Amino acid sequence: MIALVDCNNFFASCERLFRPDIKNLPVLVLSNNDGCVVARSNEVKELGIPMGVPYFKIRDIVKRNNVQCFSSNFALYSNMSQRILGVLERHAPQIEVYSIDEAFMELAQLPQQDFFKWGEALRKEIQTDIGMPVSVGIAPTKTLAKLASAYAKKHKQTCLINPESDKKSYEEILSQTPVGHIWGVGWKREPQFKQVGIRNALQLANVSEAWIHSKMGITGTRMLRELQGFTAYPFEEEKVPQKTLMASRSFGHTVKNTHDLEAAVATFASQAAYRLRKHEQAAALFGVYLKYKTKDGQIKGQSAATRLVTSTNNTTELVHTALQLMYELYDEDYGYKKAGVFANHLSSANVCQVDLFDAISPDVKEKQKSFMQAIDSINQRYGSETIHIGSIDPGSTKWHALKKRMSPAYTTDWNQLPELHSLK
DNA sequence: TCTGGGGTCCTAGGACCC
DNA sequence: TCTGGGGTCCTAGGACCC
Repeated sequence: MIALVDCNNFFASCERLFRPDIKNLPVLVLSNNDGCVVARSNEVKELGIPMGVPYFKIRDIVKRNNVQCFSSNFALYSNMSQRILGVLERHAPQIEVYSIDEAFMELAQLPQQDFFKWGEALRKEIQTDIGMPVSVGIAPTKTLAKLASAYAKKHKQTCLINPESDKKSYEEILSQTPVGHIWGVGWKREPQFKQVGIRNALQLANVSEAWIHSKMGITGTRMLRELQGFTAYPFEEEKVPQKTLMASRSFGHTVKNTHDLEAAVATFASQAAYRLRKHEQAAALFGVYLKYKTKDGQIKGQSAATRLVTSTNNTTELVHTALQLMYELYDEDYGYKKAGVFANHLSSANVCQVDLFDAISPDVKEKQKSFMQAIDSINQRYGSETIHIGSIDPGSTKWHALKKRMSPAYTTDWNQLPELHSLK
């Protein structure tokens, strides 16, 4: 059996942790640049504010209902995620982290056989220790565990699905699950299923393998088998290395000159290089993406990429490459709205293919490596921009995203620790 | 005026190999 | 006159996830 532990309204719940005064108020969290809604407390959901809606469209309803809005604060969210993971580790030895707010847990090796009791104990411990509300779903496959956790969220207690031992409740829960809520059915498939009369998960679980294959290919066959209780997506404890990486941001203001655009692109390239080093990976293909508005008002995107002679995660090399590509794309007539870099064909930094004709000798490469390590450890200790590449002018802030409603980094910055005042 | 930022997998078709 | 059968790798686009 596999458990899925899913945090309820994760970002919104994180914002509440250090703000008891907003415990009962509607809370929502906005995407980068305060653009659109990415998390909602239950009260916000009840107000009918949908996921992903642009902020300007809901400004009135926010004001009328005293909705508390926050810019996204990833320092806080990732730290809370780590803390919750710490609690999970005490309850089961094997954990697969699926996203910042969800994890699968393998229960096969657990001595405890009363899974409902186990789930309730875990849920209460996370609530007590961290203050985070979570839902626990337990089932023989990941797809069913996802379904169970959604049901658990609705009914506020751990949900167990097992088609073998309790067919009745399996059918009951699946019949109450709208087809669009199944893991793997998105905006495109949902209307297609509804058109042929499939409205809930139970109906989908009873179609033939040939039929689903004709509609969705191998992905559909897997989904069907998972719904029926047969594993198609096995539990994966070991972290598989990433295959691609991206660092991009929408700008707070339109950027026209190369100075600001350079600062932005160099920042993204540095971030990408740092993330590569952190995962001990190197990129063989590196590219730049720019989004802009033309003179006649059209929004367009352009990208350029280049194959690197030798895979690398060196900041100076990647920034240099990125700026070259940026200048290839740059047009002074455009107003730039967003930029980003991407790294593809990633491989382990330790087993990199070397190039016979590479101009940089192995001992210079070694020196560059220690140089990067030195920078990383200084930046880790004193803040991420303590040492940065020259093209990043810290005074160039025009491109910085708008974050007007950011909460403090309560748990990751000494200067932003919450203060307690005695009422004496 | 104002709409995020990451990822994964699958499929089809082209180019190429023996 | 008749023209096979088996592969790989790459890319773009679609669909999905959080």
